[in-house]
Amino acid sequence: MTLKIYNTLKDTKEEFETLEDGKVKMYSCGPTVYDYFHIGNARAFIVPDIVKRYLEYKGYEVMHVLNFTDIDDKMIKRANEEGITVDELAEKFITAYFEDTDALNIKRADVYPQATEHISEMINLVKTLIDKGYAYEKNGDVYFRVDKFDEYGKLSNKKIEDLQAGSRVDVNEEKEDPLDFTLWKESKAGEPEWDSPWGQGRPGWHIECSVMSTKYLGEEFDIHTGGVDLTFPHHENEIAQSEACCGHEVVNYWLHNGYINIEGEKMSKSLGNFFTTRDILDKYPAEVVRFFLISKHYRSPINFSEENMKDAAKSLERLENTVDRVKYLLKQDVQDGELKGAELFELVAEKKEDFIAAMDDDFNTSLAIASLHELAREVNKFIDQDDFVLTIDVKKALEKVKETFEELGIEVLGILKTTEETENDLVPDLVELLLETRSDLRDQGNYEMADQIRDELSNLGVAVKDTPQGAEWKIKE
RNA sequence: GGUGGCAUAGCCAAGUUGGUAAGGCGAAGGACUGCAAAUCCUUCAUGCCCCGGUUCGAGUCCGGGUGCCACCUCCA
Repeated sequence: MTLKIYNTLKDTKEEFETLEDGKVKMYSCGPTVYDYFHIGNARAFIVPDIVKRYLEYKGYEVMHVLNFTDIDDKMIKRANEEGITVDELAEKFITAYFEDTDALNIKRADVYPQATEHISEMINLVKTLIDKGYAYEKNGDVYFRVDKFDEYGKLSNKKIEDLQAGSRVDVNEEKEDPLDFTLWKESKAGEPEWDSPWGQGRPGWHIECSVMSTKYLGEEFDIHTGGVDLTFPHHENEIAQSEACCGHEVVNYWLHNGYINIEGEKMSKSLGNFFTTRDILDKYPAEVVRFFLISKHYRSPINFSEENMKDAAKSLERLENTVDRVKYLLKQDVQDGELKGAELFELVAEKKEDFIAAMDDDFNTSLAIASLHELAREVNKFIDQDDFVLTIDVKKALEKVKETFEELGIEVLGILKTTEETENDLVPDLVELLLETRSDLRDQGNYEMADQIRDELSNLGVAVKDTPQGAEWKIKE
């Protein structure tokens, strides 16, 4: 089984090969920490999370770097509005970033570099670019000479002539060419600023990623992720800077995730359909949000809507119900009988293979989830068969089912809840006691009382359902 | 104008090197149940935007249309 990844640079799916055996180096464009991140950002953070989890599942050791942009126009503007420093603003929203990504069960990266901590390296890179003739200084600003970099446009398939023809780029008298982009920007009064050979100023946006990616991952690394909209100009410029400096390609695989629309429309503040991830987590359980975000292939646009969230919740619930049934059975005593679990073992192996094949095909989470649904249905069917008996052999097979759901659903996709075994046995014991009483009441035909117990338990957060083997219960969300 | 992408059942959505349409939601009927919940069974695309072409065979390739979206400007 080989993993294939769609590489924006080549516009095709390629077999994934790492630079170093068994190790993957990955860089993700992180947030500008001037506000709570929005639901679209959430996808850009979940996509690399899925990539990382799956690579780790396949046995790779993954080194993941995700940056925080903590200095730019938006940062300065917002800090001024709130009457705090840019540093304070950054700190506040970095904390918020971790709260929200933790809620979404996104694994932490290995390094979270911040732009302002790498100013001297950025200055050095700019100097090198000037020395090599790829950049020039003009009145305290430094620009990248796009024309000088022959391969400019190779990531986004743009031709320099086309860009110039349809140019909507700001006219800037200082630039030799309107396409040239800023590497270093002279500061205005009151703005955060750093010393540089070109006077007081601050870095341009693109330069930080060139510096921080190569600093932590080396001059060549495996994967770079980001949203589609970053393809141009951000990543195109990053390539120009890094390659002009190094003289060779830096990134092997460029991954770009698709956009999120809201009720079919582009999310924007002017349309009033702008949602932070925080807003959404207030409204929906985090697992559902995560499930929704990975229920469609990462490169396709995805539409956020009430109805789609409702569907996602139901779809996820179906998987969880099955896992709960299995867990419940695993707690029961084995019974004598002839029923074998071979069929289940076979089933698990088959669906797991499907799952892996799906993920190997450019992280097709949509298909992968479908294989879990198929597994769930077949397992339910097995449990529901007329002559079902929980023999020791069946129990072993169910144990395997549970392990597989945990391996694929929790470890790889991060959508199912982990089994937090109740440390204290008192609650289960009390519930069992009540259910025994209720069972007696039912035998006596006293359904009124029996239903009352069920209702009261439901109010307390305990869902009860009756099965031929007796009443089952679980703690509700 | 340039570049890239998308168009599959009521809705969401997958479709590997072309081989005879996954999965989810929803709906209907049935089974089970005192009721409920969950679950199981059956049904819901002779067809994948339209028109041509290649092929024994195309959702899948080629050509031409139509519609939608994104990017080209800060943006995940």
